[in-house]
This record gives sequence, structure tokens and C-alpha cells, in this order.
Amino acid sequence: MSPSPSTRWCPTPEQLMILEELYRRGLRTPKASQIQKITAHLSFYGKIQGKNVFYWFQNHKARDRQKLRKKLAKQLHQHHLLQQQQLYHHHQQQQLHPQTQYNTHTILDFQSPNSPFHHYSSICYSAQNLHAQGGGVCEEVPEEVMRQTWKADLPKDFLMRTYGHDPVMIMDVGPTFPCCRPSPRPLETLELFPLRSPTANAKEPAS
Amino acid sequence: MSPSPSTRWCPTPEQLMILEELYRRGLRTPKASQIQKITAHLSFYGKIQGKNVFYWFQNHKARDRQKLRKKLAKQLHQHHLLQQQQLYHHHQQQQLHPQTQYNTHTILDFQSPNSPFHHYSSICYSAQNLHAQGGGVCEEVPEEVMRQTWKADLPKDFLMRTYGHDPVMIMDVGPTFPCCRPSPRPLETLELFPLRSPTANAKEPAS
DNA sequence: GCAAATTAATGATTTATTCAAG
DNA sequence: CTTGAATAAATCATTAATTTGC
Repeated sequence: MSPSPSTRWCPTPEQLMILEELYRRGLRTPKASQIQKITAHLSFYGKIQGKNVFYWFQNHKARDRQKLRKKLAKQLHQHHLLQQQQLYHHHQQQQLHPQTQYNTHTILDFQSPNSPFHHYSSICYSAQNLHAQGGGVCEEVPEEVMRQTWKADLPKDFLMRTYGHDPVMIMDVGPTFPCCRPSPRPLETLELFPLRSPTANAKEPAS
Repeated sequence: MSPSPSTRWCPTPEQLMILEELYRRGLRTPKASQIQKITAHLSFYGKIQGKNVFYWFQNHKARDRQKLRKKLAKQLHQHHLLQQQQLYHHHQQQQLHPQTQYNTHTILDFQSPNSPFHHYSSICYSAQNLHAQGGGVCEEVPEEVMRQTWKADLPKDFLMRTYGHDPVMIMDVGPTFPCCRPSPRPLETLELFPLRSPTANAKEPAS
């Protein structure tokens, strides 16, 4: 019969909830080992693969950025209009820099104390952990790693690098465009998964 | 200690030669299984990983395109100048369309009969092959695939698709910009690796 | 109500851009 | 300067929402 071979991953509400929680906590580009662990944990709630997690973070991050860009553009537009209006009225009260503004709480609020989660098992995502699980050496890629997730054998010193940007608190510098990077906490050790299975909280988006 | 742990892959001349030959034969975006096989074969000539092969093809393709773009831009510029000149001189002899031109042999010459190779072992990269090696089912991703290369479990009907473009001979249509896609032969079955080890033909780029 | 048609979200791939080693 | 490596942006394609005509 082949009952629609399920061409693409369809995340369960629990999986989605956990992924969003991780994202809200600052995880943006998980390493291969992190992806593996997340996948392992999420696979409890339904079929899932590493690439699904990887793609989810990529897409979520990108679309968040894009949403913010639109919002900021609109805001800038408003500001521009307002400023013109103010200029026209000879008020000119603040002359805000378009680079340094709108980064305080407009970007993302990472506090959000009314999370649906209450207990977490803290999982350490440190270099030690990676060495301990990856197989050890990290000096001679042991041919086993190759048939793993790609990006798995991280290039030795790539554990905390996030390319051009520093992963710590550039929320208030505003480089050249809204390429924000929130990163509320060191991002090395993340408290992750809920210990109790939600199983039924799926239909409560915002009580 | 740690005598510079060889931060990145340094392809041997043989590896490079084979990769370039594969590229010249039309391979542009190898599937995970292809990458595995290529990697396996190339690992005979030196340490290599799947991601190296993957990145090599990505970069080569991208930089080829970019090179061509530059060349075409320059050509267009020349044409433009020439045309203006011609217009200025009231010659106007051909009025060539900028879309339909320069696709005949400017893009890439895939014939090049003076290849340094003479014998190949043909390796079939067909759907059958993929099924046979991937583990079989392709309907229920068997959890083993997950810890493979990503992109490994192709979405069932993804074997020949090349996105918007047809992989066969659009070399003369000139769509809207030089997003060329040569693909000189069906790309399903590729003759691949030389049976004799070249070992010393590495320094003959064009005799 | 409900199924076909349209549209919006979003998972999955490819392409462009960037960084850095040699 | 070339090129391996990695991420970000753009794009494709499929599933879910939503609408529309009955």
C-alpha cells in the first residue's frame, strides 16, 4: 500500500516544545555531538534524525533573523518618518543612532519565567564532554568519525567559535546590520531536557 | 609537541586529479553514498574524509561558476563596448542577444580528449546501488542511516532530481543569468577511478 | 459540514559569502 | 593568492491552515 511514505519529518508537539526551549535558552548552532544528544532525547517522543535537528536550528535561526529584519526595517521606517516629522516641527529631541538602539529588549527576551518546564537535567556540552564521547583523540580523525554526522569532527579549536562574531554579549554593539547574537549565557553548559515526560501538555500554547 | 595537528585536508595530487576528472565528467553534487565511495577510493592515496570530498565539490563548483561569471561579465562588457562602438560607427552587424550567446563552448569544454587517464573502473551510481548498499528499505530509515553522512537517506524520489533545472543539456538555452548546469551525460552511471595508480603524473596539467 | 483550491509555515537543499591555513 | 572549511542566505517542495463553493 505504501501509506504515504512520510517524505519529511513532522515534529511532535513535545519535540517542538523542547527545541524551542533550547533555542530560547540561546542555543543557535549546535555542534554535532549536541545534535546527537538532542536527537537521542527527542527520539523518545517520536521518530527523528540528526539532520532534522540540524535543519530545525538553521531554519529557526534564519527565519528569526529574517523576521527581525523586517520588523526593524519597519521600525526604522517609522523612526525615519517620525524623525522627519520631528525635524519638520523643529523638535529633534534625541537624534538616536540607528546602530545602537533597539537592541535592549526588542531582539529577544530570554527570561520568560512562565516556561512550561519545571525540571531539567543539566547536560554538559563542554570540550571535555566532546572529547570523552567522540572517541578521544581529536588529533587523528579515526576514520570512524568520518562516517558520522559531518561537522562531527570539529576542527580542534572550534568548540566555542562562532565565526566573526563573539558569542558573548554583543547585544548592544549593533555592528552594521541586525546580525544580532543574543547568547544569554556561556552556552557551554546547557540545562536541557525535562525529566518528566510532558505527554499531554501539547495543547497548551499559552494558558 | 603536537606538531601542528594538520588542521585541514591537504589533497594529494592523485586525489586532486581524480576529483577533477570526476568534476570534468559532470559530477557536481555527489550524493552521500557517492561521497562515501569516492572517499573510500581516494583514501588509498592518502588520508581523507567524506566532508573533504563534499566541500571540494561545493567549492569547485562555486568557484567555477564565479570564474565564469567574471569572464562573462568581462565578455559582456567587451560586447557592450563593441556594440556601442559599432552603433557609433553605424555598423551594427549582428545584434547578438546577450542571453543566447556564449553558451556553446565558452561555458566548459567537456570533451578534452587529452585526459591523463586511460582506464577506468565503471561504478554504477544508480538507485539500485543505493538501495543495495544503504541498508535496503529506504522506506523506514533504519536508524543506522541516521548516524551516517546526513543527506544520506535521500527522499525516495530524489535520485535524479537537480532542483529546478533539468540535468540534461540546457547548455544552449541561457536562462536568465549564467547559472549554467553542464551535465554532459546522464550522471546516473559514472565511470570513475583509474585502475592503475598514477603516482607520478601529478605534474602534468596540460602537456 | 466537507472536499477542492489557495495560501501560509516550515522542513530540506542548494548557493553565496566569509574566514582562515598554507 | 589559492583553497579548504563553515555558516548564512536563498530557494525548492511539502505539509498545515485557511478559504471558497456547494
